[in-house]
Amino acid sequence: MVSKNLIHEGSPVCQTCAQKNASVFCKAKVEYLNEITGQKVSNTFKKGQTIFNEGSYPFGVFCINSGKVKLTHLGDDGKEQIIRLLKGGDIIGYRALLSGERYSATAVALEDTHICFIPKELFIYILKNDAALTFEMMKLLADELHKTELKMTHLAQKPVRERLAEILLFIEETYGFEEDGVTLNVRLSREEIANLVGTATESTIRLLSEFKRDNMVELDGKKIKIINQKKLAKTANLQD
Amino acid sequence: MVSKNLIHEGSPVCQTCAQKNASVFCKAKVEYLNEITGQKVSNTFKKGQTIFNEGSYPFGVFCINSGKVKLTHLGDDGKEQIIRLLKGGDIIGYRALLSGERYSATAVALEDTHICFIPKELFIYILKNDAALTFEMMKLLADELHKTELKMTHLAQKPVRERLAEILLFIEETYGFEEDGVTLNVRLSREEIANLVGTATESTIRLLSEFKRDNMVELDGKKIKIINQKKLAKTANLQD
DNA sequence: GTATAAACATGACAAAAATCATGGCTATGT
DNA sequence: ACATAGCCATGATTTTTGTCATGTTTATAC
Repeated sequence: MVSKNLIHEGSPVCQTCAQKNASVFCKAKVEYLNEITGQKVSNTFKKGQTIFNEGSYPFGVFCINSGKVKLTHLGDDGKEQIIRLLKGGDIIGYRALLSGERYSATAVALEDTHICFIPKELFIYILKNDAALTFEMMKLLADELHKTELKMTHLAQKPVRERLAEILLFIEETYGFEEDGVTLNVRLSREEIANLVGTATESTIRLLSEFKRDNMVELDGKKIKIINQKKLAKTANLQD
Repeated sequence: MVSKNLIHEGSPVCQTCAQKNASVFCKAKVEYLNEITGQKVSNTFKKGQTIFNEGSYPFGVFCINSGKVKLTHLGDDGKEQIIRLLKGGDIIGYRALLSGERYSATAVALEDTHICFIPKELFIYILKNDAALTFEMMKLLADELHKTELKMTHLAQKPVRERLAEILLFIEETYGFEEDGVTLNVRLSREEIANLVGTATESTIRLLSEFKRDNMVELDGKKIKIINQKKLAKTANLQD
């Protein structure tokens, strides 16, 4: 017997999707949700697998059902810059689709991830007919733009130490903690953290050690525990 | 006798606006254009005047008729970061309006600038009724997001020298040249250039002197001439 | 025109961060 | 269990960049 609650068996149904309330996408009218359920393709990506590649053409939009994804740019000298971290309920690949360009970023699964693919034609069709959803998409883009502008300013003005502290808090905000309430609920390599912060891997390692020495974090391999969030926030020197 | 071609006398008419083809805004349906023409308020901002301030509430959207505007963030330590440069045909203030937040940036006129103000209610009303315009807005946001993500990556990965060269080319792309075909068509202080590049003013001054020594630019007060664009592009080390 | 402030320029120095080098640790596959 | 590669860690060093100080030039206001 196949339970419809086991979302990983077969293709999830949008109307009963666990992410329904988290996703812009699933604020579409019921009729369109049905259409999406019918046409979408569900897929599993193993940790490390690429969902789409910078430079290739978008054929649709991806809606993350469960799992974690990083969106990265390849810098001119080949260094990776992580521009977004995503989770269940988030959609990816819409930016390029809307601009009518090739992907400007690469999406890679940070852990085993279930993703639904909605074909371009359907996506555009729904947008053209569902004003409320289009409005939500616009808001999403506006929010994303705002966040990116803030990151830009911080990259330009804040020292690496502050940026690292900020990124740790950002990871917490995005993925939260494990059951223990202190361990960040994601495994990132030091290099990946560096690529979020925009610095050299060694600098990240060194600063993490300092943060540990100053009792702000605890380190256990890729596990990072936030044990003094207040101090970390102060280190980040955030005003907003 | 008042000529309707003298756009600075009274309020310009959208349908005959010189920027009609440059602006997303003016791709709206004719009926809405008429509505905008009726309800908008036209204004002149002198060089240095603030159009709106970070932290205050948006009551509408601004459409630049002529002139130049900088959009800036105030960093946590009070340093200004220029996040966008705008010109005739561009609209500003839409980001906060769509997100339903206060302005996250300050807009200041870089020279005498004519701007039309479209009230929030009208703007939203039109968006809700003109799917094509909403789609254009979405595209605009998507493009802006892309540009900002690129800037972010470059800030994170490129040395100041490359970023300055890139910014000079960006200014050229945005505002073009004067009649002589080499002088950048905008007057920016060294500090403003530094705030675009994301570096200290002194570094900008020093590097500009180097660029001059290396025959890439000529400097005459705030006038900057690009005399070797190719070399400048090479210095910028651009791949995209 | 002259005073005054602002912007520009440059040198000296300090701080921050990247790079290079080396060694140990830890996963992964056989 | 063991080899191997990749990741983590740390020290030494260099490079880059920012800061401070000081003088000059250029606008701006009276």
